[in-house]
Amino acid sequence: MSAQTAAPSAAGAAPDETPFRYTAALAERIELAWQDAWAERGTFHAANPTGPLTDGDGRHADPSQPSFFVMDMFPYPSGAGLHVGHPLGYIATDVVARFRRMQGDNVLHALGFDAFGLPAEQFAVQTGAHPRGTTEANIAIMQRQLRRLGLAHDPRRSFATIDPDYVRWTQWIFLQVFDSWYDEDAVRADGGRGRARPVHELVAELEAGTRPVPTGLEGVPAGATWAELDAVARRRVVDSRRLAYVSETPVNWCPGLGTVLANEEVTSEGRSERGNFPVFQRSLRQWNMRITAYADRLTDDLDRIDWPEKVRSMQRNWIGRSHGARVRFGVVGGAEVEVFTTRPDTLFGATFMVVSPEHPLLDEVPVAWPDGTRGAWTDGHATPAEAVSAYRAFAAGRTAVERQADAGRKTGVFTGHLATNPLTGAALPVFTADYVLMGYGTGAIMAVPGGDERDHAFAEAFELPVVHTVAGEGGGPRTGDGEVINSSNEHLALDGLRVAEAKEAVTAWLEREGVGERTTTYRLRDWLFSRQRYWGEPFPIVYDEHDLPIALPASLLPVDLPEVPDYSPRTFAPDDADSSPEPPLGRNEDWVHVTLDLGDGPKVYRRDTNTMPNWAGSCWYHLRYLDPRSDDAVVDPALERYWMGPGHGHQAEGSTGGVDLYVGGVEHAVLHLLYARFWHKVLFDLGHVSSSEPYHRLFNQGYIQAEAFTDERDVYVPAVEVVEDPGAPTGWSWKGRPVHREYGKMGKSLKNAVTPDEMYAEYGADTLRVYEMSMGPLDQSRPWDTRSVVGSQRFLQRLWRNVVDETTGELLVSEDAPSDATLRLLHRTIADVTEDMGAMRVNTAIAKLIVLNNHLTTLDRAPRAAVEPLVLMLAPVAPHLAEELWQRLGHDRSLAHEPFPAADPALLVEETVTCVLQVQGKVRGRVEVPATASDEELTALALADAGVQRALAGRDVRTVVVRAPKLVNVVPA
RNA sequence: GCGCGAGUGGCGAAAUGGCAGACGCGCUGGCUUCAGGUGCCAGUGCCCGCAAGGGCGUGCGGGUUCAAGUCCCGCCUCGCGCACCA
Repeated sequence: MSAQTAAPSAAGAAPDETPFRYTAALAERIELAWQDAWAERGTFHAANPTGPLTDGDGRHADPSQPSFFVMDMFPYPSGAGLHVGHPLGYIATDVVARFRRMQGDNVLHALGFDAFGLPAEQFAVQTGAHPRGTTEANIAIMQRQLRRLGLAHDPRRSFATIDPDYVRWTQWIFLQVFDSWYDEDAVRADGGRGRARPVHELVAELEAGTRPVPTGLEGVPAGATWAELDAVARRRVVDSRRLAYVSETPVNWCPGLGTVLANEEVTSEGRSERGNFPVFQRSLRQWNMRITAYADRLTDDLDRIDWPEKVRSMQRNWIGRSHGARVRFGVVGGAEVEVFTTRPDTLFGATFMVVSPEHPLLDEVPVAWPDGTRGAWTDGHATPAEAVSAYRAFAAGRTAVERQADAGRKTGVFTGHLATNPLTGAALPVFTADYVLMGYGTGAIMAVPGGDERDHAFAEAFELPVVHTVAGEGGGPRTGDGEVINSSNEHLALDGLRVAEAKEAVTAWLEREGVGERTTTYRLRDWLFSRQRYWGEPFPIVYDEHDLPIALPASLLPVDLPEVPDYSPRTFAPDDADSSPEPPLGRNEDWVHVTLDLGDGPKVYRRDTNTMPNWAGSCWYHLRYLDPRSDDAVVDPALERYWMGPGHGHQAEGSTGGVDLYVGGVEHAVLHLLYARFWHKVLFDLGHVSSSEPYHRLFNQGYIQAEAFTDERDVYVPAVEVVEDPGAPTGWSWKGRPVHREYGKMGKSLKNAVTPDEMYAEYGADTLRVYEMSMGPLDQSRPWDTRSVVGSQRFLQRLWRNVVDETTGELLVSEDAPSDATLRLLHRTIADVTEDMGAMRVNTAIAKLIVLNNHLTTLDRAPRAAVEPLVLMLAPVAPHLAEELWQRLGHDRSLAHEPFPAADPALLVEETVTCVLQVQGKVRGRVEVPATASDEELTALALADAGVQRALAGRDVRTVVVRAPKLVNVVPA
């Protein structure tokens, strides 16, 4: 390309004896020229099978070519600038994409931007500019920085989640969720049971009377039929079943951020994941998504996708499915307590009960302590009411951190209630204690101190009896397997059964007696979906005079963000628990109140002033890459089937389908990756996509880590200026002062950030790519070491020198046939590199390319027949250099679509091999032998070897193990 | 406490149960050079030895095997995640 003209002339440059030396300056000319060429030619335009998107030559996808969809977790355009750690994953996916393209796949790889959300809003607040302007500027900067890396993306498929065209479909999907309900019994396309169905089908069933009207809803009379309900009551019935619904429920309110948050965004310490502000439980009217309806499928399908076990177990853990039984205990005085237990077999061992401090049973307690109340139970209070209200106040004031720090020491108090064990008739005192959580199960437990560690600790503190029901199970962790004891009476005899059998027997008895039933509970809660922020997608919802939500028709999408005088969130003192959210969108009265004709004439409606959480945009972006300009469907079904459908490309028939490779950090394990799976499954249920999972294979890349240094005041000092100093007490010094070394993230504030720009200036983009890919396995974190980068540059320089004369720019390759040794090494390398690349072991693939190149360096002239395959194999990792060499070798087309070299099996078979001679497993000699040598020949050679004889030292030979032709092991008697 | 992962030269790392340390950095020596933050060549796990050669060596302790970094059992250390979830 232009490098051919640019390099030799070097107009105005100082005379240089080696104008064609592969320096950073030459690398830059080559790289920029090829980046322009790829853009002009549309080299990386991925062809769809139909529609406007074709490849660079204007062709549609060839149906006989496998499709391969590779994706990065898309970046957040923060404006802080990149450091060398950021592009690691993008380089990795680029290498895979380029390799697969050369392997004959139709590859889809593009990069969009996740641009709504808190940082952009905060950055905008700081600079005083509108978030749209600052966000778009940041995107432009980031695109420029990433382009300089030579990533082979299809630029036509890029987008940002803030684009009105994109927001429109995000809102459209929200309405699909809103207009759906979950039918547990419906059969799915993939044969399973339970799926989302359109709300109008629910209405039809209610009208027909094939589905009963649910009871217990506000404004819906008990026992009423559909026909008896008025229009508003009917809407309440339907609204109660929607997958996206407004409800007044306890939510996480974060005054410091001025918004409510999802459970997934709150740390175990009860603080906001972003900003680390305290979070309070408050009952507020908010949007929720019924992700709990998908709890089983989200758990079960983890077994059908190719994800790291770590992420799958994190999701399983988060969903927290456990099987067990509900058991109802009568309470003296007429009330009832229902508990959930995973161990119904231990019912005989229940000696007391515990309800959480928020449990409704505590709203009324007996007026006096019953007979048998022990001193230790009352905490010195004269009445149950006093004791309970004191404990409730104590528990409400305890933070999550305090509770956890205290987990071993149980607090609580007797409530005065006595419950009756339905199986034994025993009277059980009911306690309240904050180790029982209202948010899990029923908020009440039957305590079995003989089998449960926590119950045991409580029983000890409160002098309660302990009964063991499983042989060998004490107060320690329960094994769940053992022989049941102490568990028989006139109703049920469990003694001698295994735990699993006893569980079954008790559950059956409970169901027979009508005092309990088998059930499954989940830790997962519905997804709190509204935020009180400006920079997010507005809800496509208005409210009428009944204050019930109404979906806007698709023709009114997108609902754009209104201009407001101040878009910063209304925040409060972080500990002001009594404050209430104030959505910034409410500041524009003209926007909030809108006159619309939604079919019954023009009326004034009130808009929803919340915005969606920034996870919304990343829940479906994989689909937008397929069909980036689609106006009439979220994605063309034919395109979705082609790129993501079950059995497409290299995926097995009967797979879930989904993106072929999704690369990103592990930090999204239970946020984005769970939400995206949920949305995708809703779209699957409604027939919009054929894949039942969005991401078939997930790969977590490691992080690039770096050393940081602090001085004696714990202030970070510039890491590049720190020197190793044996004289310093810490071994390191900065400007003569000792500094302390720590190891972790790279970042501006740690003064240890190395930027891609610095690497381009010093070495070039290809060198940076090669270095990052050689550092180690992709899924491992590794320390950045600027000093080592030069090794990758030397490799590329040596290759360049093997092809191009540094002084004259002439082509140096020999047209003669390569020697047998060169040919064999070449084909061995092709075979190994192909395998390594296929398994994403780029580091070892590069090592083998270096070996081949080092071999070519030893020859007078490298033969073209070896150089060309080497250049092609290097292309995925160092694409600019490879393109330049490929062109200089006389090719006029880009090598991006050239077939990856194929190894000749005949040349992989060695004629002679080195046979290792061992005595008792220790190497004592080696000998060159024909690859066809027989066991007998090898045995004879081994026994004749001087080293073997010396090691045997006259001992008899017991046996000889031969693994022809590579190894002989002589075993002495 | 539970779950997942990892421990190999001075450093980053390689090794279908079969030559431990490929490749790279760094370091040592030599050649090239007016000069090198250049290039090329050689060496580089530890110990004994002039050498030939030998001994030791993959976190620790056992075991299986002709043969173990790799498989099995029991520990230790570190990282990450979850954590009173009934």
